[in-house]
Amino acid sequence: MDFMPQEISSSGERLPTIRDIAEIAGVATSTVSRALSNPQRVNARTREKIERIAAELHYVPSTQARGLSSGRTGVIAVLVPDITNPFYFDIIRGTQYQLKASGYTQLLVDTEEATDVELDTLRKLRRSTDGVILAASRLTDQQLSDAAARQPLVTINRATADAPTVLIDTPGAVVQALEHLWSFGHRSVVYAAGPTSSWSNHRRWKAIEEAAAKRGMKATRIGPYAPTAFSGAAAADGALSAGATAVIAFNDLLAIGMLDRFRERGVRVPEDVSIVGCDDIFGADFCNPPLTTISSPIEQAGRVAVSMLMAQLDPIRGGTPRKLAVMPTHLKVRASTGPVPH
Amino acid sequence: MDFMPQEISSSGERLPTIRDIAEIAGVATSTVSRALSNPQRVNARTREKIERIAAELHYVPSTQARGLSSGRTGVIAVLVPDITNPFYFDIIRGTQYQLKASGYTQLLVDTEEATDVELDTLRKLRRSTDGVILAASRLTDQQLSDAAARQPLVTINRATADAPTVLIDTPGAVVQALEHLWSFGHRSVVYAAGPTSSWSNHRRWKAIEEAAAKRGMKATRIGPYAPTAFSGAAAADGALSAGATAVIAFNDLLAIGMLDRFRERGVRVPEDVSIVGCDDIFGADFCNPPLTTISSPIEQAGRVAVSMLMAQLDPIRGGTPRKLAVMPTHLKVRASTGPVPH
DNA sequence: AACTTCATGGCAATCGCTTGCCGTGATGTT
DNA sequence: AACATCACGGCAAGCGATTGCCATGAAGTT
Repeated sequence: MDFMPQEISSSGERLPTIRDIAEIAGVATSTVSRALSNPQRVNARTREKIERIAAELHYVPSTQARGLSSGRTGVIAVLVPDITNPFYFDIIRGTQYQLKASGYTQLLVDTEEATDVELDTLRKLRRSTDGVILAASRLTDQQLSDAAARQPLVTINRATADAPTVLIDTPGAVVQALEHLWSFGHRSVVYAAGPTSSWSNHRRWKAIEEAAAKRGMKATRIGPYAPTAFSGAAAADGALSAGATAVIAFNDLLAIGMLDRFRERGVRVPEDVSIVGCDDIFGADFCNPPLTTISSPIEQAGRVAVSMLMAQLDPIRGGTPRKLAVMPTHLKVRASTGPVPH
Repeated sequence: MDFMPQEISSSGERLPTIRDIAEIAGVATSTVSRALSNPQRVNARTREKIERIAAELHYVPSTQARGLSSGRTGVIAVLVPDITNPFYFDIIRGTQYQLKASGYTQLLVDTEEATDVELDTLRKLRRSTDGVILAASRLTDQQLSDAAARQPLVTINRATADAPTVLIDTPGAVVQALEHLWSFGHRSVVYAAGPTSSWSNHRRWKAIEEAAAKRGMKATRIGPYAPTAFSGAAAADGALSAGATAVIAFNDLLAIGMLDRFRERGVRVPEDVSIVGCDDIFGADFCNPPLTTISSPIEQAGRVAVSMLMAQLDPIRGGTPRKLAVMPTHLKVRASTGPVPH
């Protein structure tokens, strides 16, 4: 950033500091500091006096100065691959909520689905944040464990040995999805895959493959597709040319895009083809037809991630930090799945 | 926040400072500081040397220290009434994008549709941010102008004399919406109102009232309703008991909720009743039926707000700050509107 | 040749707060 | 009555940068 004049436009008079308070109260700044951030350390009468003066002056501590001297910043960064994706909105909502409750501030960063942006961001944030929540990280195991060694970290949907993780057990509900499809007479299923670098994508496919094998169903994979509604068109066409009767999509966004494309091509859902999504994002309930999907407590995952991070930051109050939290999922049956054709 | 040990869990060795760089380079810290943040101020050779060392050390400047001494923080706060609402997601996306491009960091805050939270946040952020973007503020004119006097501020969808504003011209497209309905034979329209404290809500209703009067249509208002899909049920029932043939909803969220309720009650859209939404949020295109709505360049509004704030922060580079930007809107006709019944 | 100008880099104060260390007087213990 | 303990506050040294001011020597001017 370039040079800017010190006094920027509108700022009025100088903001009060602990020094102003100290002067008025006739005490040292250290006493003010303690009264405000370590109350039991000073006499009740003194403290009350200081608090009163602080309130009168509308004193607000400088997070910068506080951070500089204490080493803590009160800021937690939340890194998501794509702020555009409603799935992450729910994560963000959860973290925002819980961070606020814990007295922290949320710094939101979009890593653009790019490993290097993620790495770079992580490095830059080392100084200015107390910890990081990494949703659907695209890092390798090695990069991830390096990062975890350097700063308090919690991952979401990306297991690793070196950092606490919140996992949304979408694979766990895959069995339900296959049973659901089986009961409708489907004997084969096509998986419309997400990004190759996505850990969740691999997990979901493996779960489908495995569960299908057990059930004696045939599982095919098509893709990869970008996890966007826009890519749904390609996925729908791919499913069609694969002769699919039932499709499980990497996520709801993709599934919703497929719905659109199928309608465009005159393919009826669920009469001609059944679709199952993943995540149960905003919109999955009111699209047309409403999407059968693997419902995840996304927002809760965000909240849990924060509490795990808090435990890591303050082991005394937080208790023994958990290394892993698994969020249960279940199949939410709506109208995009039905009997196999014929 | 309570006491925490200085060395928090994982942090490894001490991070390098300009002092480390200065020592290695054999120069004063001031030179390092200049080389890094005011390059033309030092000799090219010295600068290159310093830059090389900084890179080798993986030096990252402390935003805290920088902020403390320079008065700038590099942080812009974005305040939205409800992080849950997809409308604001688009705003956030726009600001995030543009802030990143300008080298700023975005601090996201949910003010919970509450005036006092908004005021309080504004006060607390005065020190720790360089400026604020206030989306759909619930403040009074007086409060707003006070705030604008104390810190650089840009509002979105909330005009005021004292701060630059980005307006989404939804009222401007109301005429189009009414003409559209008129052409379908509708002679009266019901407005399902949003929160009373919302400035946009008033604007939209006034625009409808006025345009309807000009057209010779009857306009009725019902509500207020919370701007959520959940409230759509109440709004739908309200519209029904008002005998509406055409409804304009305060926003798409409400409209989508209404769609749901109408289906539940066996009321067909658009055969029995037509619905027009506002904002064209994520989901408006794929709900059932797809929603006719007043389409707004929401994300762009976020971006423009940022650039107006940048101009305010740095009048030299930014040129004369604009006081007002109006984003054009238009009616997007989809399937939720049709001919009047009978 | 004398003088001005300018590019360059160092010195040191400062931003606002935290915290280790110490002094003082009050309270408790035996 | 002598001594250990403790609550409370002050002192002052940082935290890591930025920046006004000054010194120096080289280049340019007349």
